Amino acid sequence: MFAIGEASKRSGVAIETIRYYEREGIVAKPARGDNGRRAYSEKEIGHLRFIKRCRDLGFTIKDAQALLSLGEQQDENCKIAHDMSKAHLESVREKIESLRQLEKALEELMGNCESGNVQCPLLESLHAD
Amino acid sequence: MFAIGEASKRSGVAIETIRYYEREGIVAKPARGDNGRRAYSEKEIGHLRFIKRCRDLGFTIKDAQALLSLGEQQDENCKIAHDMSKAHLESVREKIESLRQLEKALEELMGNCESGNVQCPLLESLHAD
DNA sequence: TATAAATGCTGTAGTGGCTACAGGATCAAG
DNA sequence: CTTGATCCTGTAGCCACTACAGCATTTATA
Repeated sequence: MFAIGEASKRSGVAIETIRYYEREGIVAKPARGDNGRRAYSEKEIGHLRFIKRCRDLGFTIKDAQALLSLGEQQDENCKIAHDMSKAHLESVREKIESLRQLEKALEELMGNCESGNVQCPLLESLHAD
Repeated sequence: MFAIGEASKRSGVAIETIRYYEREGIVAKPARGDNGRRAYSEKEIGHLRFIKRCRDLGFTIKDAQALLSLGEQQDENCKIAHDMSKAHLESVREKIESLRQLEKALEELMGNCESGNVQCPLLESLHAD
């Protein structure tokens, strides 16, 4: 069994975040030692790591929980996980696309902006009717 | 002068958001009619629209306020606005890049996942040590 | 003119996913 | 035996809204 600091190191999840996950019921409450301190099993640390990976991939906490609850086995669950990932991938692609448009808009805004102008075309166009 | 609903329509900022901006001191308090209702001038609506545009471009509220306070004139301010936009553009590009990596990681995760497996490789790799 | 629907008001709480304390208790190392 | 590291609970803050509740007033329709 491991103290919360060790669990944090091994899972990559910050200590405060681990306690937050517990408070919110995102992970199960760990056992407590005689001193009242949290004691984590390998398995529980594995769950934290799992959540961390999902979060790093941009899944919501809710999705991460759902994926975790699918366990590691079974065809059916594999399909569900695949579908969730696919949906998520699509939303990632949408985000990329909208950021690309943002990039383009910013580039255009800045392109007009040559020093030596009395009026700033960038600010002007933000102000336009 | 325009009621808040009209100001919302003309600026594109939701009514609740306009009141929120006022509460937070992001925009100045508008005049009030005899009935106690907010009354917006064209100029105030212009400010709301300005903030809206900045937000749509992904600037923070803080940045939007800074840009707004630069006014429309002067070389120096143009340079400041340009620099802020440049910094913001860089952060947009960073976001795009990290989403691209995410996309790639998700694609790889899903690529391994062929139906017919007893174990789901997607879930398995999320669970891996 | 009576009524119904729209619009406005204030105030408060919730969202997601943390992060950052304060103020204390306990533990491990030298 | 002291120092510093780690742990505990509880609460508040972050960002930028969004969503009510519960009421007052205004505008449109019958």
